[in-house]
Amino acid sequence: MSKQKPEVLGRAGAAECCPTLLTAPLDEEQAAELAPVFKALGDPVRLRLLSLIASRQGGEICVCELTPAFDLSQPTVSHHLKLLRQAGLIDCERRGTWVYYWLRPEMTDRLAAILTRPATAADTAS
Amino acid sequence: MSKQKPEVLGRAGAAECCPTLLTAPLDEEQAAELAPVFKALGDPVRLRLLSLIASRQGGEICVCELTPAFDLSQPTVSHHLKLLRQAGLIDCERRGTWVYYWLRPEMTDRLAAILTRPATAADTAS
DNA sequence: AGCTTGCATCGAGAAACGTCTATACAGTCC
DNA sequence: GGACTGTATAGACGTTTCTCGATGCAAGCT
Repeated sequence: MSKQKPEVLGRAGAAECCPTLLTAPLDEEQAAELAPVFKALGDPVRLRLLSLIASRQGGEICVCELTPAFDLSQPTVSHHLKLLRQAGLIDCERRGTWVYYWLRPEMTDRLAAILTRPATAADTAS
Repeated sequence: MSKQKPEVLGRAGAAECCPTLLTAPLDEEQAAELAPVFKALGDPVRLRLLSLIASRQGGEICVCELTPAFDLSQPTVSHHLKLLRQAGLIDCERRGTWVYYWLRPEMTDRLAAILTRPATAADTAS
């Protein structure tokens, strides 16, 4: 008799499908899907890029603002942006001469949910 | 009594000290410190390992249970465990013949906090 | 002591990654 | 149209990563 919980996916709404890394073993498929996203975050340059993009809560930031923020060549920054985009963490749009990037919060929300464990396990119990 | 105490530094509290990737630009030092942790998560094998370890809420799991769960050689699994440990995500202890690993929730909590944004951005705005 | 088992470390080879320069493409302005 | 600016792609090269087999070390057993 397993204690069924009605709808414990409280704040972890995004996690409905993927009960969090921390509570149940991840199957191979989920791991294969998730790993590239974490890998995209596994580089200091990309972390800073994402951070620069995301903290623009207004929404978007122009590449022309991002590139000079790093001691790297323009193609290198462009490459990192591409990886972040392929990971589903950001998206972009060309608008005239410039290209603007913005965060895709669905993905960061999902990661956060996956890394969040039922805070107080005692809370859901009883 | 389902009401939480105010000092629930579960996910919100932790986010206060480390302003989260998503609200303020990360400086180089923070990025350099954080990236290796995400990098450690950026591999499907390590994600599954961490998941296997973490879902043992009781606490620990023996390496002898982890190794056969993968289609990999024993040294390879050992290598991945080492990386997870170096990232601060898990810790281990030898007990007689066997070695046991367990999760370090401080680290996953920290990552979750960093990826969690102030839910309602309008809320923090005055 | 010597054997056996569980796990870590070593060294090597193939693949992936981060960075660069050179170049191509998309728009704008004259 | 032609020149110029902003961004992406291509190709190259050194470094890191993932995996393996071989080996080493620690602990228990006979």
